[in-house]
Amino acid sequence: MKVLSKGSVYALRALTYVVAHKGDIGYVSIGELSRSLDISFHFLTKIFQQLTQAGILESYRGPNGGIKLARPPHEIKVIEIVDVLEGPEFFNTCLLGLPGCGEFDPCPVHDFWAKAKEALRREFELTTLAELGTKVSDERLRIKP
Amino acid sequence: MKVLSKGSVYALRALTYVVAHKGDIGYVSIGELSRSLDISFHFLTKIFQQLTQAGILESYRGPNGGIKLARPPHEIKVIEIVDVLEGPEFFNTCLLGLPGCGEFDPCPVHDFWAKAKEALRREFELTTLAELGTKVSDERLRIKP
DNA sequence: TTGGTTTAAGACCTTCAAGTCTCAAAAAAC
DNA sequence: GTTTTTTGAGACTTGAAGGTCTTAAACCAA
Ligand code: FES
Ligand code: FES
Repeated sequence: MKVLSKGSVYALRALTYVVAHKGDIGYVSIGELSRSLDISFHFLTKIFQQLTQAGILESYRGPNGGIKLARPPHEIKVIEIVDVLEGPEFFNTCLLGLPGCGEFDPCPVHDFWAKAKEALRREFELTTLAELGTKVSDERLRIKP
Repeated sequence: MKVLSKGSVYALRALTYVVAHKGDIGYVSIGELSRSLDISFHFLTKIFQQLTQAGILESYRGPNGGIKLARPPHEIKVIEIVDVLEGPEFFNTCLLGLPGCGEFDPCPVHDFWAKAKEALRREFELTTLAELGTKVSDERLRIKP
């Protein structure tokens, strides 16, 4: 059951790590995140490039450079990250793989699946990076393998 | 968002078609199902082989052969098909891709995801092929692209 | 100015689900 | 028997996601 792509997963884990362990000050280098979370450096770089271009992150090159959140963590919703990395069709998938997913021409499992997707969308809409960070730093929930 | 593999999806669509359009009598050839639902014949054959070996289907070779349900449609739950085709780890995935998913060492989104997965499992547990078939034959819900 | 450190960009490789193809085996019709 | 129709089994190919590598560009410091 692969709901999120590796890109979204790595982005969420890495940014949660930043919020939990680095606070909101200065740039964090991708190399450190890669090492700390055991994620491929180059792959993480590509993911962050997308988020930077989307205005969610800011980057800075050179010594002591890296990435940082463009806005405070409590203003950045999980769904923003997912939207960028999964694309606009993410919440428009039919559970039976049929093209489109809507009321107009539903499949036999649409009633259930529409509600399940809406619950997921709502969760992503309501959860911010600040909350994820707090859970990791306060409750010590895990974020790495 | 790919929740079910193509294998599960094709199996559910094909067996729902059988229940809705063929009733519970005799064998239905894979060739007809492949043509009617626009699914690769050879791929569908491989999927049905797994379900036959698992005892969910029965097959018969030669003219007028094909596959049929091993039990009446109202006794075959969706989860049985998913279990065979997705394997035992299907409901044990962490939303953040961490190994295992359990209360003992949860990630920051575990609380939500555990409930969401349980809702999906429950739906698959409660839904039978008979119900899917009825929805397609009575309410004319779609089952092909 | 030179060299080290870092992200940016894109080419390239790998892996695995998905899909295709080929031949064998079973059954019926002739 | 022989041929036709069907599933069984497995090798092979494809495509896309995931991952690696290389070079460029920005930035700092000695
Ligand atoms: S149409 Fe299939 S889930 Fe909505
Ligand atoms: S541990 Fe991550 S969802 Fe359960």
